[in-house]
Amino acid sequence: MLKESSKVKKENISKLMVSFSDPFRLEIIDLMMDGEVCVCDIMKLTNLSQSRISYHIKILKEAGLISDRQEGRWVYYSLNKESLFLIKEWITSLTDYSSKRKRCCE
Amino acid sequence: MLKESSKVKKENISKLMVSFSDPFRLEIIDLMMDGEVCVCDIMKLTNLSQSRISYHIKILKEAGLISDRQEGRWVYYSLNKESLFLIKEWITSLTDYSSKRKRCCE
DNA sequence: TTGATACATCAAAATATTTTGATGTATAAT
DNA sequence: ATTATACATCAAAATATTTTGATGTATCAA
Repeated sequence: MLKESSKVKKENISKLMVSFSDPFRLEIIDLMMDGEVCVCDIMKLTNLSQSRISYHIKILKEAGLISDRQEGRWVYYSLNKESLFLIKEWITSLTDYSSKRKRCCE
Repeated sequence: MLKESSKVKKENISKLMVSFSDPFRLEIIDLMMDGEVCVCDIMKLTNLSQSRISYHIKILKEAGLISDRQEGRWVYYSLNKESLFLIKEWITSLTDYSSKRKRCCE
């Protein structure tokens, strides 16, 4: 059971990392640093086409990195802090090892 | 000048994030949690082919995520803690915004 | 109810990444 | 000197991701 849940977590991490792996998505993420943005904001600020932005937004959303909130015709997107915290925790776990050298190749 | 250096930093982050974006690279990274490993260790532990591992290792190395140390015929790879710290800092900066709502689309 | 705005979705094309198998290089053991 | 080991590199093939332009849907304003 524990193993199962840690596997799920790993898949989450994997998708989150993929969602970070495109330079335009990083730009979009950066825009969300200051709070909510809608697609038209992103269009004005990045000069990317609308469908192109929608595509990247979808990937960010499916990874769980951003949340959306509709208000009339607009959809506001913002960073999901829990996901960011999850990644930070994972990275922290990577740095916590105790530099023990292992025997190699025998 | 400041702008320039923050641009460089952003490119670093971008490459680091790409290096995290493959599930097999995540596996390799996971193996390095407990310290140094060589390619033959990774081969035994993952059943990936040698050239395939070399390819992924190269990407991790070029992103600055891992360091190598040769000892005879073996090359030991390990996680570069400064890079991990850099990513953590960047993610922290993302979570530090002050939820101010912005006017949209006018 | 018509037209405009904001965004999503789709399929095809363009592009990038990954895998494979072969070959290359350096080190070390016999 | 020859052979084996550990790993890197390469080009071609396989596969995955991204972009584009067109079309679809919901909301709102006139």
